[in-house]
Amino acid sequence: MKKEILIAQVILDHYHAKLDHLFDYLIPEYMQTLIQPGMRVTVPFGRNNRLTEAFVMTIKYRQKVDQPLKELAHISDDAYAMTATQIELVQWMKKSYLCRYIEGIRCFVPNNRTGKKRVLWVHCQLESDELAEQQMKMKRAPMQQKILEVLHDIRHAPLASLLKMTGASNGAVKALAAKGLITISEEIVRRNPFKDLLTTPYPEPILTDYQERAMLLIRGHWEKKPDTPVLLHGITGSGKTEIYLQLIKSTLEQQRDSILLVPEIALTPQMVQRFRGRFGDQVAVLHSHLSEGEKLDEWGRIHRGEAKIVIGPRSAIFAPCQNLGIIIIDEEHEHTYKSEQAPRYHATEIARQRCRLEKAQLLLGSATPSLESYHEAEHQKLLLVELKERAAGGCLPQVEVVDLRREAREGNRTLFSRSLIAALEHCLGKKHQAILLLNRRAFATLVMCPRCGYVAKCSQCDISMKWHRKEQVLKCHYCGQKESVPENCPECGELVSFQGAGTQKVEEGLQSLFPHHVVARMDQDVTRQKGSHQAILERFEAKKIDLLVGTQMIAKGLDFPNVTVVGILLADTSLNLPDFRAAEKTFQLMTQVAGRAGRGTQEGKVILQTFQPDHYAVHLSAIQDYHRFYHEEIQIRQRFLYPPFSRLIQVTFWSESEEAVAKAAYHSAAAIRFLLEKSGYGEHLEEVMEPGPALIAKIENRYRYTLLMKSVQIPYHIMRKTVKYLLMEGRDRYISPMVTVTIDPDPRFVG
DNA sequence: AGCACGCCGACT
DNA sequence: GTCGGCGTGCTC
Repeated sequence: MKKEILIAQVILDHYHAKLDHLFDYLIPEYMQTLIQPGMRVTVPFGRNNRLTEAFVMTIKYRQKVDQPLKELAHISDDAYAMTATQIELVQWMKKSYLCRYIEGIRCFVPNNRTGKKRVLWVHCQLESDELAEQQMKMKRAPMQQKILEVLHDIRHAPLASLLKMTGASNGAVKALAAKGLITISEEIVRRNPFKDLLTTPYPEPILTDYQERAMLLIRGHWEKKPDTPVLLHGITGSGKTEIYLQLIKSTLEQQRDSILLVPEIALTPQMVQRFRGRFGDQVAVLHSHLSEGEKLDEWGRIHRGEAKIVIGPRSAIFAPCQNLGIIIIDEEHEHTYKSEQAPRYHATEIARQRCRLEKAQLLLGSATPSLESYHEAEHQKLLLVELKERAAGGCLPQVEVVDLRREAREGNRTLFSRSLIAALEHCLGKKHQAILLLNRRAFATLVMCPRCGYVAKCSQCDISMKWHRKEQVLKCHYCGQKESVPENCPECGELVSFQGAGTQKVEEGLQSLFPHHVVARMDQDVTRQKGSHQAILERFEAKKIDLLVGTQMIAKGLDFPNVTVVGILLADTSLNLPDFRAAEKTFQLMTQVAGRAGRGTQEGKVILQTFQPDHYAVHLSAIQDYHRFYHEEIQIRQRFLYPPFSRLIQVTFWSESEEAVAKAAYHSAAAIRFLLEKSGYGEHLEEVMEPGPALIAKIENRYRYTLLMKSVQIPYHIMRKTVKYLLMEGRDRYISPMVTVTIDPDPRFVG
């Protein structure tokens, strides 16, 4: 019988379209018992046989090979191999997100270039007292003597601190080691991302009846249908976190791992604090703000099973748990779960795949579930569990809608309505705190001509410039370009005026209204430095701040019982964005911010200011009626065939040349239609929309065109395949090489 | 990506 | 005559 040949199919650790396929290598005899799919290897590559890192995807057997193959050079000795399910997920990601193999692999595999952190310890070798005394009396160099004396008392110390204590140099220690009087050992220490985190025990509370019932429902459901996910719809303050803690506790009891996703890094510390308070060092955290070393250490702890609970933002969905029991996604509706870079995955989708492959359970939690999820629950694809009462016993805050049109008619053109001022005065009088939301991104300080309507725009990005008062400049928030402020309108010469208000202006306005109280601001400008976000929250919690003004980032997760008033300065901003999810986003934001009020025993009040008090997203969020909102919105989605009644693919074309992008976009659209027609979908070509300039038509001097496809009758995978063909094999025929193309399957922002 | 091959201009 | 510019093409 002929001997079989073992071949490893590998993906090179290089980011290039031409290398995005499997390469075959012979597995040398001695490796055959060691090699496993998922391992990291080194292979000779190219004419020069340059050694290159690669990942083994599959191992195949052949009787003969048609072309001479090279052999694997060696197996990397790290323990960070991908598991079989991870390999399967990489393949699935490539297909679903049209990304490259290596982009998928890099989600799972840590950057190995950073070594481990080592600490040298010095140990005293003088054991018995007699010998020690004898040795001590010997004549010795003064420094070495001093080291011995110090070390004799404390027995051992880290080298660095020993040198500091004695003032000795490394040479003195080395000399003693050479004489055998001391030894030096190496300890690999874990870089601890929790060193600044104060952990206090977080005891188990008694569950409310609603929480108890929810737990029973969830457990009972998973006993019967372990592979159907659960959607936990709980109003703000209903104690969803406690449900997460309980579910993770039972997972832990079964010796299985848990992953808890939170919408953003800024929210991890407070979640981690609670979980570490309950579960201690079994909790690991994974996110991009950790240093490379910290990341690697946490990764290793999870991989080895030392940490069984992982908390983090979307990328934590790739945590190397070996025995996954549950994945929980908090605030499931948040758009931050969608990656905006390749691979453009959605964490919930990855979670579903992982749960399917690893036989784990999936729980989605939200106060305002995404339309897609709730629609699935309505069709029994998810089990809906509701928490309708606040855990602390308080009721939902009362929301007062203030009509800004009327306010203006009656002479108040500021962003502080009379109702809001009255509410704040009342609140501060009782020594309570208040939160004010202003979504600056959509409604910021801009320079405008009151006569001709001219607005200062960035010459590179087609975006209105934002006025920064402190620096006295205009800044573009997309490319960062600065310009001086014109005094007169460049179009008609009229004196310009400053329109709108940013958080900064609100902060100042508030301070002058309440000069004896402390006003603080939290937005991207203030929280850019690491840790400042946390610092502001700590000051707020310690009641050193009375009024907190901020952007969206103050809407999420904050749980301060002393906050009794929440002001939404302008609800309309997100409503007017040209995006089919604008109403949903507005509803979610309003509900969430409102939920910050009255979380303690005192009643909360919300002032919602708007120019459109009759819009359903505004008044339904004011009465906090999710179900009615869902039914209004789902009808609109159905009528216009938006998700969940369709799936979208958005292709964006970028180029310095406007002519080239436009051409590429129109040619691509035509090509896609042609290809679809050839595949027999000629009846439904209207599902490929007309391409056009993107909502932000120019960023950093690059023009953008978008092409949207709405899959209703044409199956999604056919559309995906067609787009993929266009960009791979057909690319040269339809798209100029000057144009960059990005494909976004299931985009979160359309435009 | 990285590297060799290849085909044209200015130099000891 | 050669040195070197970076356009083109290939890598199991």
